[in-house]
Amino acid sequence: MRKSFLFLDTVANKVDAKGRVSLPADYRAIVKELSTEIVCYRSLTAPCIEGCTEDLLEKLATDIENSTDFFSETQDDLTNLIFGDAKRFSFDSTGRIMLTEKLLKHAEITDTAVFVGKGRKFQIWSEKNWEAEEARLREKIKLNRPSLKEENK
Amino acid sequence: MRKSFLFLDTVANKVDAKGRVSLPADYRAIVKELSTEIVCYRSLTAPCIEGCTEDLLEKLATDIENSTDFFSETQDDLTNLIFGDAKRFSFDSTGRIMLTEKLLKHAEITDTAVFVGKGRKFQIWSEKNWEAEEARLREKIKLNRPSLKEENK
DNA sequence: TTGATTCCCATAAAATACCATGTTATACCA
DNA sequence: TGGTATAACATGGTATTTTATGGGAATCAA
Repeated sequence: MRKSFLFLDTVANKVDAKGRVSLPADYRAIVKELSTEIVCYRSLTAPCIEGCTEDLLEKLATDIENSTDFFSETQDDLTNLIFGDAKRFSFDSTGRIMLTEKLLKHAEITDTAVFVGKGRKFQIWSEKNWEAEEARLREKIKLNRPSLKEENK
Repeated sequence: MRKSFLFLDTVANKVDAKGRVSLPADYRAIVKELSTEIVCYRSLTAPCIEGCTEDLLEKLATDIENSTDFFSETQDDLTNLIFGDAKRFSFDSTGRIMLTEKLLKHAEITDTAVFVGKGRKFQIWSEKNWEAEEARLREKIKLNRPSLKEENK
């Protein structure tokens, strides 16, 4: 019986005054299986937080090490942006993590965090921004796949 | 379950009157795991200090030894510069190191040291210089997004 | 001595672990 | 199938630990 390690589904949880949020139970199960912590960083392309398990970053570090030489300028710039921004988060016995001001601000999250599964990674959005993003994505699909048009209003 | 040894996140700590700085707790945990000391040297390309564990320099030395690369002579020179400049730093029971005048001056650090994770290495910047560097990097990414696609998968 | 470096202690603030409760979802049984 | 008991979960509050950082005493070198 093979277990799956994909982050799925969309879940909205409350952020309390201290910045604590419950990681969805499904996500916790995956993280516990692969590691003990998650890593979060500001998305480079959208107003949201991205999260993954640490071994994904490990892999990235190894790839970068092997693909360019020690003195490469590109390697330097990339590693600064990615590893400089990423931070480990461990969850307590009730499954909560404490997001930082920097991350919350980038995602414009105040009182509710929306977790969106993306397979190996997941994203955390504000309710408002996720609503807009989902609409945008569905609109984009409609344009690319005319055959679906009739089904959607 | 294997622990990860990546330097992550960006942390600003104070440099006190005696020149002491706390190494971020996360970094300390990694260093303790791999060794007891860190190694610091002046960056060859930026006004900042670079730091890593000694085994990374070991790896660098080995890579140069085995290199048949056309540019290995240049790399050899660069390596000499690093090894000539590098110095070991151990931290006290409260986790502080004492950086040298030479390093602080090169990085233009006076009262605050900003630690920036780079995966296997980390950097130490002045607040002012890091602010400018981060802005430069994010601007560069905006203009040159394609090269990031692989990292973002 | 003086000046600098290391070690140790003190403290405030921040991060983390733990406990309690209401609610929702799940399992179980008639 | 419907209803109830049970377990899992999100969430609020509190206690404990960790961490950064300041200051002082001890050690050492010039």
